[in-house]
Amino acid sequence: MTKQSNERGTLLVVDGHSMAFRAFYALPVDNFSTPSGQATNAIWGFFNMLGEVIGAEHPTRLAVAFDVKGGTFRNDMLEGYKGTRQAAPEELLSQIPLIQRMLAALGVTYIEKPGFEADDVIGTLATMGEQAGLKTLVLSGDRDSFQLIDNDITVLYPGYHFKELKHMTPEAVEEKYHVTPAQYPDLAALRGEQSDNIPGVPGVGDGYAAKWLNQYGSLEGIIEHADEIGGKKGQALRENIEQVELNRKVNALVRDLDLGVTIAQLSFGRVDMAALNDLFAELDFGASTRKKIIANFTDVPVDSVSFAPQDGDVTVSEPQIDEVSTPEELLAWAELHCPAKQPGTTIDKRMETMDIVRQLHEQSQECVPAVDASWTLLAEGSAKPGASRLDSVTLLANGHAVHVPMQGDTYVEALHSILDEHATTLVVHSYKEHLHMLAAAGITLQVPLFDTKLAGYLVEPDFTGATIEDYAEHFLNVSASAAPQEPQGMLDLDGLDEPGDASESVHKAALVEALAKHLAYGVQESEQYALLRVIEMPTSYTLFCMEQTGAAVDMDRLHAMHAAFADEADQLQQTAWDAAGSQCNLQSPKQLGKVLFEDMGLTPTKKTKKGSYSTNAAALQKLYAAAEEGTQAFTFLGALLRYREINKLKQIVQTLIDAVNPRDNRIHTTFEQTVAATGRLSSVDPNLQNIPNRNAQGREIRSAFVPSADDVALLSADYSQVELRIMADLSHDEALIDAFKSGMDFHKYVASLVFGKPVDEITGDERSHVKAMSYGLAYGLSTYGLSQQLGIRPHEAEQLKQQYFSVFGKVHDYLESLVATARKRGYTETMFGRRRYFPALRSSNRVARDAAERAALNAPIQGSAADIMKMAMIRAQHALRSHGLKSRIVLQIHDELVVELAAGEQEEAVSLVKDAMEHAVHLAVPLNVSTGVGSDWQLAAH
DNA sequence: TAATACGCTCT
DNA sequence: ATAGAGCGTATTAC
Repeated sequence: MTKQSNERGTLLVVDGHSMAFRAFYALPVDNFSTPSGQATNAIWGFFNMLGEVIGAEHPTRLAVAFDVKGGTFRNDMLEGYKGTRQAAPEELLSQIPLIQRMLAALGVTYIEKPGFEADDVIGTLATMGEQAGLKTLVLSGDRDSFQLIDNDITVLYPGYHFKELKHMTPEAVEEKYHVTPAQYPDLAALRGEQSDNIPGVPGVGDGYAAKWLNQYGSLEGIIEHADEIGGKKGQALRENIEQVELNRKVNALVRDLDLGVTIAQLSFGRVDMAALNDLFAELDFGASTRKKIIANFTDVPVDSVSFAPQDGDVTVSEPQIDEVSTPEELLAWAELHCPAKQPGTTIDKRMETMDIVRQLHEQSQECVPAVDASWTLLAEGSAKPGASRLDSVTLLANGHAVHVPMQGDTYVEALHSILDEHATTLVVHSYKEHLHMLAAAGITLQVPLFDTKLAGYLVEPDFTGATIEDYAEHFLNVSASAAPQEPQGMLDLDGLDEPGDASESVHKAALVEALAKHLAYGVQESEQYALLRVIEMPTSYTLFCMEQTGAAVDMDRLHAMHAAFADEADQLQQTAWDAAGSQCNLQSPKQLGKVLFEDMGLTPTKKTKKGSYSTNAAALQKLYAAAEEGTQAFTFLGALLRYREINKLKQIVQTLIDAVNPRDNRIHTTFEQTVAATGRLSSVDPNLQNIPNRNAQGREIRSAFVPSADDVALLSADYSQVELRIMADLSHDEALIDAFKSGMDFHKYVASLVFGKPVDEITGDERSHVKAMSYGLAYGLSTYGLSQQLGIRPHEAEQLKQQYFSVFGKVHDYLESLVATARKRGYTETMFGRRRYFPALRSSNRVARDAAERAALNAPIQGSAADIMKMAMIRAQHALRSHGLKSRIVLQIHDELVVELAAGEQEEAVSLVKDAMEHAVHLAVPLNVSTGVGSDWQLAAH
C-alpha cells in the first residue's frame, strides 16, 4: 500500500474535570465572566490549554473523559473515598456542561461512563490507542494516571503554573519518584492521596515508599517482608497493611471498559460553526479568542494513520473450492458456510422510514466488525440494462467457495433462497450490476451488507477502475499477475464467450472479499459508512429500476428528425464547399484550419493547446463577425457554423437510434454511480443527461422521449437553484436566505439588492448579469471569465463582483472558508459527509493549484446537491410504491427527474414526487421544485 | 486497432 | 483564464 506512512498517529486523551479544575483555580473568575454573570474562566483556560496541546502535539485522534455524578465502584470499596473533597463551587460546576457543548460543537468526542471515573475511561482509551499502534498522550492533573505511562503513553501533567505541562515519560517518573510507572500505584498506595482523602502509612511519603519498593520490588514484596522493616515507619506500615492494600485496589485504573467507540471514531475537526458561534456569543468570547480556538481545533493534519491492515496483512485468501452438483447440495453448502442473517435492513424495511437524514445519524459506524462476518457473491455475465445475462455465480464463505454455471433454471430457486436468507451479511462488488445480472435469471437481491465498488468510490472518489482486478491493484496493491494463469493453448474453439473457469471466478471473489475487509476500514475511518448504507446502496436499487425500465422513444420521430437534419446538413455542406472552392472535410479541424488560415488567409484568434489554430465555435464566431458580408469567407463561415450545429444534432439523433433496444423500443441508459468525483451520477451508453435543451431546434429532440402508452404522460420535476440554496444554507448569509424566502423572481430580487433599486426597475441586462454572477459563484468564476461570458469589460465585471459580495458577504466568506478548510484537512466534505481529496492544493504549480482551488470550492456544493437528489430519488420511488402507484422514475438529469405517469395517477404521482424532492432535507431555505406534465419530454418542460 | 485531440452536448 | 460529465470524428501512433 503506497498510502501507508511510517509516521504514527497520536491519540490525545484528556481528563475533563481535572483540567477544568486546574483552569478554574489558575484564572481569576472576575476577569472571565459574561455580562449575565456566567463564569467562563475554566472554559477559557480549558480550551486555551487544550488548543495549545493540539498545536504542539498534532494529535490525529482526541477524546475528553469526564466523571459522572453519582458514586463509582470505588465508593463501595473505600468508605470516605474523596470524602474531604469539598463540593466544587457552583461557579465551576456550571462551566462543565458548557465545556461539553463546546467540545461537541468542535467535533470532539467526550465520554462519560456511569459507575466509573474519568481515569478509567482514560486508562481504557490509552490502552485502545496503544493497541491501534498510536502514540498516546494523556492530559491530566491526576497522578493516578502515571501508572499508564510506558514507551507509547506519556502523561502531560500540569506543573505549578497551569500552562507548564510536564511530559511524564517512564524516565521522568523514575527521575521524580525513583520508581517505574508500573510501581507508581504501589507507591501511591503507601503514601496515600491527600486530595482524595485516602490515608497512607503515617509518616511515609514518596521517599520511604520508593526506598522500600526498590528494596522489595513491589508492594506485595514489601508486605511479605513487612516484619524486616524496623523503626516507627516499619511499625506504622504493619499497622496499616489493610488500608494500603485497599488503596492499591482503589487506585488501579480499569483499562478494558466497553466505551462503545472505536479509536477510529475519535477523529475531530468537523466543526459545527453554527453551534460554535452561538456558544461564543453566549460566553461573550471575543474575536481573537474565537479565532484562536477555531484555528487550534481545525488545523488538523491530514491523518497519517491508517487503521487499515499493514502491507503484509493484505492477503488474498486461497479458498478451498468445493464441488456441488445439485441445488440441494448448494443449499446445504450455504447452510454450512454463509453467516446468519443479521437483524438488519431489507429494502422494504429501510424504505419504511422516509427520513433519510435521521437514518444517516442513526446508522452505526461499526462497519469493520460487520464486514468481518460477511460472505461474498460474484455474479458473472452481462449487466447491460435491458439485455442482461447471468452466466455464473460464485459464492465464497468461510474459506470455502463454490462456482455454479447457470444453465437452465436448475440452481435458480436455491440461489434465490440463499440470497434471501443471507443478503444482510453479503458483500458484492457493484450491487447494481448484480441486480441486473440476477434479474436476468429472475432473482432479486435485497440490499446487501457492503458494496466494494461503492465503498471504493467513497474512500477515493477520484479513482476510476473498470475491473475488480483494477480495484485490487489500486487498493490492495495486488497485481493482476497474482491471478492464476489460464493455461495457454487450452482456449476453447467453439466460438462461445467462455465465462471463465471456476478457479478464475473464485480468485475474483477472493479479491472482492479482501477488498471489502480493506475498504471497511477506509469507510469507517472517513466516517462514510452511513452515507454508503443510507444513500449509496439504496440509490443503486433505484437506479437499477430506472435502468431496467428505460425511457420510451418514438422511433418514427427519431427517424424523421434524422432525415431532416441530414438534409439540412447536406445543403449546408454544399454551400460551404461552394464558398471554399474545395470539398474539405467540415468535421476535420485540421482541414478547416488549412482552408481558413492558409487558403483564405484569415487571422487566427486562438490556439489549441497543441499549437494548431482553434476552429471551435467561439473562434469561428469571431472570424464570422470580422468577415465582410458577401465575401466567400463570410459565406463559408456562416454555412460552417450552421453545419456544425445541425450535424451535431444529427449525430445525437443517430446515437439515440442506435441505442434503442428493439425488444421494447426503449433506451436503457446506464447510470454510473462511481465516476463523478463530486458524487453526481453520470449516464452512459447512451448519455441521456446531455440531450439538447439550449435552443428550440435541439430541444425538439426531447419530443422523441415519450410515455409508454397513450394514456400515460411524462412528468418533469426539477429543483430551482439548488446549488444556490445550498450555499444560502451553508453560508448562513441572511441576505441570500431572505432572497429565497421572499418567493420572488430570485434573480430579479438579487439584482435589486446588488444594484440598490426597486425590483420593477431591474432591466433584463441587470438580471442576466446578476444571474451569471450567481451561477459563477459555485465554480470559482474569475473576473475575466465573467466578463467574457457577459461580453462586458473586465473592470465592469470586477465592479459587479464587488457589489455582489458587498451584499452577500457571508457567501464570500463561506466560499473562502471552503478552500481554506480543504487546504488544512486535505479534503472537502458535503453536507452529508461525502469526501473529496485535493492534494493539488499544495502543489507548487500555480495552474494546478488554482484549478484545485476552484474544484475544492465547487465539490461540497455540487456534491451536496447530488446527495440531496439521491435522497429525493429514494424517497420518490418509495412514495410511489407505497401508495400502490405504477408510475415510475425513468431519468435523472442532475436536478431533474423524469417520471412516467401511469393512467389515472397524474395528480397523486406529481404531488408525491414533488413532495419527495422538496422535503428530502430541511435547509434554512425552502427547496423549490417546479413540475410539468406532457405527452413527451419537451412538452413536459415548464 | 488503440490512443489522443478536438469539439460540442448537458446540468 | 468557471465546476462536473460522455461521445463522435479525425488523426496519429503502433
